[in-house]
Amino acid sequence: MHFLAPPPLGLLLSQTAKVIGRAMEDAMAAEGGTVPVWQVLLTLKTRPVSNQRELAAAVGIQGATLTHHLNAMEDDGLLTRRRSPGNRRVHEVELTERGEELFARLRGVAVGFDQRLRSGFSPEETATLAELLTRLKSSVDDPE
Amino acid sequence: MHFLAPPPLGLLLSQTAKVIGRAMEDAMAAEGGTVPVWQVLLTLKTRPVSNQRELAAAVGIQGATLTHHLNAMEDDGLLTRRRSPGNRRVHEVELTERGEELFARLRGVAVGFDQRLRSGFSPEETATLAELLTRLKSSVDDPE
DNA sequence: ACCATATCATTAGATGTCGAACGATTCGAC
DNA sequence: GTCGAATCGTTCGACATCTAATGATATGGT
Repeated sequence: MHFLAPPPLGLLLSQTAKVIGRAMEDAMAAEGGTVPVWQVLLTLKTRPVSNQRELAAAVGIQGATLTHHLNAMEDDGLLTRRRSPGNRRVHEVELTERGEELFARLRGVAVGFDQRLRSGFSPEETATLAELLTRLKSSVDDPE
Repeated sequence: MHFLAPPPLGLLLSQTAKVIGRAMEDAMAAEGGTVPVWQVLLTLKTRPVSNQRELAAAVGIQGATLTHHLNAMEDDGLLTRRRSPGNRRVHEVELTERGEELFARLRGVAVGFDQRLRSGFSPEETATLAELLTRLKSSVDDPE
């Protein structure tokens, strides 16, 4: 009786992502952050998003999930939301001083973590890995 | 001002895993299953686990999470739990006929999905990807 | 034999995620 | 201009996951 002879690629991928994601969470938590909060902060600082829908898309989560995090971040004093005068449907999101400070700290965490991930590999290997992952994602993501 | 110049490896990994995991969920749902249910079924059929703790470890989830799924699966008539006569702390888990049937169907889904993932790559490429992912996981997972 | 400790599983409460339904506002066709 | 459709964000209910606390049973040291 013959099941799945080779370890399925999807399983290996999800297990690896789980382990790495977990380590990333731990690293972020040590500086008082979380992964989704870091992703929101990074996107706000590095991309011109004009509303929450674009912000959610850039982070890679749904609008409902973003609302959830923005509520918590606003409660924590990391950002403010106010309705745009030009279009009263959209909420303009802006970082507070506290938000800026947390961003700076978490950026250090993210940089260090990325170096840690790359440390066991040659530049060629990381490039190969990035290329294969990108192709894998595209092959499932894009309608082709 | 210089942030994270290259796309961070962890981000690419998590995004790829999210897309592939999502597609896997859709494929499983089309046959009336879910990813965690499939993982539980596969482990029960292919590994000798003598209690739920081992089952959870083999699947890669915590005991509490496993209890959650086993409750649902038992309610759905996919398996039965009964206390071991030898050690009344442990629950012996056994698939029902319905559980066996679902396993057979989901196995087809898993095989097809794995082929789909591999279809855009040469055997050498999939081997390289598997090797790099394994090394990446080990570098973070193992105490070294 | 007894009691402290370890083991196995469940329960309780939290987080992050999603889809669907819902208000509020804007846009566009007529 | 008005009213139906689209857009923006929130709310609601669901699911998978985790940690910590709890209950039930077994083990071991004295």
